[in-house]
Amino acid sequence: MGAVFRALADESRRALLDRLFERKGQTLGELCDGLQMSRQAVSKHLAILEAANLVSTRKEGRKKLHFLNPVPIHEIAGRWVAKFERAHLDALSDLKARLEGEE
Amino acid sequence: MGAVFRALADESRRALLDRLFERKGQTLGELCDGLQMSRQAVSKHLAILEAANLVSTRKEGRKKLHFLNPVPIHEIAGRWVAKFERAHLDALSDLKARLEGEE
DNA sequence: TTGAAACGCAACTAAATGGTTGCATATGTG
DNA sequence: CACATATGCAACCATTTAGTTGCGTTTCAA
Repeated sequence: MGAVFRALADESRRALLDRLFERKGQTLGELCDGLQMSRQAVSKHLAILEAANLVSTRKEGRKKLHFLNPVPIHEIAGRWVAKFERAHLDALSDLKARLEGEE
Repeated sequence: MGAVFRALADESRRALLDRLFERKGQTLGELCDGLQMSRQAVSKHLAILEAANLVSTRKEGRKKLHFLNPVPIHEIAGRWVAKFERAHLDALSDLKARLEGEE
């Protein structure tokens, strides 16, 4: 479990998760595009995310496809947000989103 | 937002959140009890949690009371867990908890 | 089979982090 | 007031971490 939090601690890794949330099944090379870091740096970050089970992978030929796994993130909320608070906070988020014209 | 993830990255700080989740309004001294760290170390951790808005405080005389704020934690889930997945994962968590005899 | 594309492994460096010790400040209490 | 209680601030040290560079391996394609 500690690996999950450590993995989420880095901005670059959170950006990678954002990318995978938007489009699943990307390769290392695709995930590098537009980033400042070297390919090796991105590869290390993905390895950390994979070790934390936040990203799962599948090999296809010489390509390695990456997928976001939402389960560990979902479990974080369950740890410190009381069940009765959950619905309340959801309602607040929805209201906020609607006021901001999102969705 | 980065402060929240950085704050959650440390095991000691997560333990402090656990304590505050169990009993709200504890002082620095109370939060130190039973831990190996020095008081100053705990104080630093609480400052980081407070800066991340994960803990809010209130001064009462020479005492400083600490409270867990669930909002930032709740927002994390919203970032990478799609809305339609939410209900599904909640159901899985509930099932798992019931099978383990919790609650 | 030669070369390019996609990725993995290892050593190194600079910066951030967690923890300690020592001292200072404010607030109650006899 | 004198003293203990509760907390804050600052310097310092050991470890971890993010990033780089360099080289090796596997897969595909002409």
